[in-house]
Amino acid sequence: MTVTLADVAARAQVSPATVSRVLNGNYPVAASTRERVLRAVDELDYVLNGPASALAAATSDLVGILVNDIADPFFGIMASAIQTEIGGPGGRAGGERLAVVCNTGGSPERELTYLTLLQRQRAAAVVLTGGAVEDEPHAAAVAAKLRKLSEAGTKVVLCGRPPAPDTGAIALTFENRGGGKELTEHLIGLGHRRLGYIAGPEERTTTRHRLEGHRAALAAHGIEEDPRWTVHGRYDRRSGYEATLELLRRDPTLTAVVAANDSVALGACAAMRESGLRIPEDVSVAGFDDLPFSIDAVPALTTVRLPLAEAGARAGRIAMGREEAPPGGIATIRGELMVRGSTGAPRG
Amino acid sequence: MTVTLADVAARAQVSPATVSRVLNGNYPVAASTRERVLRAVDELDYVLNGPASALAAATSDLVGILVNDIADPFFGIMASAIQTEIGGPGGRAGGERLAVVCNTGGSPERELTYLTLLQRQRAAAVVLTGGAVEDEPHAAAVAAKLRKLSEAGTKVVLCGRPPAPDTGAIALTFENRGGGKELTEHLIGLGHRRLGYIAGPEERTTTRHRLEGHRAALAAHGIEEDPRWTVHGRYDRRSGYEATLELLRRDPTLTAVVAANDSVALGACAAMRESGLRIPEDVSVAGFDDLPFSIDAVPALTTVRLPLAEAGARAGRIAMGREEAPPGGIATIRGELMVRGSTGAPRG
DNA sequence: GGCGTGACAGCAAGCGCTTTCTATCCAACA
DNA sequence: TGTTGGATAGAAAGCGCTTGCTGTCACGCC
Repeated sequence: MTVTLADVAARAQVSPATVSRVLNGNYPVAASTRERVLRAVDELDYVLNGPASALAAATSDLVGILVNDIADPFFGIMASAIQTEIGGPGGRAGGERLAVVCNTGGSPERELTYLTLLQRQRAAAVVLTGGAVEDEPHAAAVAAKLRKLSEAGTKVVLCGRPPAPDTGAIALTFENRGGGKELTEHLIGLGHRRLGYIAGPEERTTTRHRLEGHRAALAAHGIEEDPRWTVHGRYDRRSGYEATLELLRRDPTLTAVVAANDSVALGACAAMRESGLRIPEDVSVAGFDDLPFSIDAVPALTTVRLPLAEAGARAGRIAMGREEAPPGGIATIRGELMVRGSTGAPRG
Repeated sequence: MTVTLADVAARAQVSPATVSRVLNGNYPVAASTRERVLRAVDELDYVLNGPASALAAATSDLVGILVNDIADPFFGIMASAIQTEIGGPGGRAGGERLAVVCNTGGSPERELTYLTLLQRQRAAAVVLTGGAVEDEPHAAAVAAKLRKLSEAGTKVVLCGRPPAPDTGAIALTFENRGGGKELTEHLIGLGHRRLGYIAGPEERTTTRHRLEGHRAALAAHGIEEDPRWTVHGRYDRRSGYEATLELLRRDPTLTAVVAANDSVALGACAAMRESGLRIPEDVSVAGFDDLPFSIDAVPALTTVRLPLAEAGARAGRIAMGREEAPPGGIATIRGELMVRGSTGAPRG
């Protein structure tokens, strides 16, 4: 029914071994033989059996990319860049690899299960993007899994995620703390003293680091923070909208709001507008990430640009062994403050 | 080095066959035995070898999802919904499947290569999302590939893509033509007679269908279209921005612009604003898809809502055989006109 | 003329799992 | 007590490929 290597071999009048070697091309095969084999492959419309070949060779060409939310361009941009470098079809790289992205939905259980599934498939490499969950048992479980993967020969790269010590994983980490600090300092520099902060989900590293940066800036300028000025939510627009209304309820005198990311900031802008506040005249709003739509907002969003595509590309190259890992297996990637129309000096 | 089924069997004092049966759970195994095996699995930290099991069982738990652009929420939303239903980890479904999304970047070659890769892996199912390319040789090649996949037992589902006759593929198609017509009729109803159209890439089915709907509406109302009123571009914001400037240059008297999708519409809005035109007072702008950000635009975008998540979920269920295929293997999914602030009556 | 040598090609042993068929055991039944 | 059959467990034959090792052959050199 299905065509196998043996069928091709028979047709080309060679042994299966020869066909395999032609297909893998790492063994001398006479040109005439090769051609005969290739013709047979073509005529029979032969397709290699992946599992069988993975089993025999004890390696596979599968590369996994884990993302928290596939519908969020933050991850989409990274995934796309990684995939290009991995050399999925048409990618820059040579061999054809099946670069697949797995959507964890931010759930640690799913993340773990996907890692197991990839381990099961003997994936050639795994790239984990985005912040990690800080819940101890899970963090430990993930670390253990990563170590196992590394030991089994799977290259593990973290992209935009804090290092995982002793796991053999290479980490490209975003400088969220520094970026957050710089952003808030910009606002302070404009004269703001009453700043709200819409944070992401509590237990995520990204959330914590950005918030820490914000607080560091406040502290550095002797601004005492009112606990009411921080609200936690999800990394989406809806959450930003609701959190802003809450913030406004708690303290209507805020002159600026810093959001956990651009989507949240957009939601914040919407809430402000509906509350009759002009941006930036009445209140300033700032985001984080600088996703493509941020420049389109009205007014355009002040934010911290993260080089997502570059980071992803680098992660992909490292995963493929086409670029050396950074010294110590850790690289820190800085963001860049983009000052635009959504922030200005406070009233008065 | 790596733990195999045999190791587990030895430890549990049973035969490999029994371990396999415990793990697959489709054969009677005494409770006590099962428990012993499970304990051994746990103690040895055993992970099934995917390729080996796929080879022996001649099936795999891999499911492929092809998208044109992973960084575009249009695809992200569908992919996410599909993946949930496929029952990737944590999904609604039972067995653990590796639902993977493959980014074709809109390139037909890549699409083909990914299909081959998936075929090679003996994927359990494949879902193709988004419009197809109309280039004849490629369309034929893709159709042939889909037929092969179907024949090999891979379930093929098209989500938001026109039917592929005689390939065995189930199609859930968006009613792009009807949606486009309705949208333009809304504009005509408001009094517009001079409408620009920013279309997507020439060779895509989605592009053609939406444009046809637009033209059908014009024709139905006796409006003769000026060829200068249509510009082709990509499905992104940048393209919308540039196309709008071009449109304005060609005919500054346009009172409305219909965009191929929401991203394009956003770019159009930006271009309008920079050209000193108010929306909708001076010019109306409409999009398509109703992505989450569309409601956030200022003014909010009039657009056609496509039930992306629902369609994706349904495609996923059909791919898993958990929902019956529509009669004839084809279902048409209608969009819903969402009238919002970006469209209004023309001046005067 | 014998033989080392290079260049290919083939043999055959797995890779780790699934599954059919067979063996075993014990309870129940006649 | 002999027999039948249900419930489990095991033996073993692959699944389709890769690859180390073993030929085989033609050349050219001493």
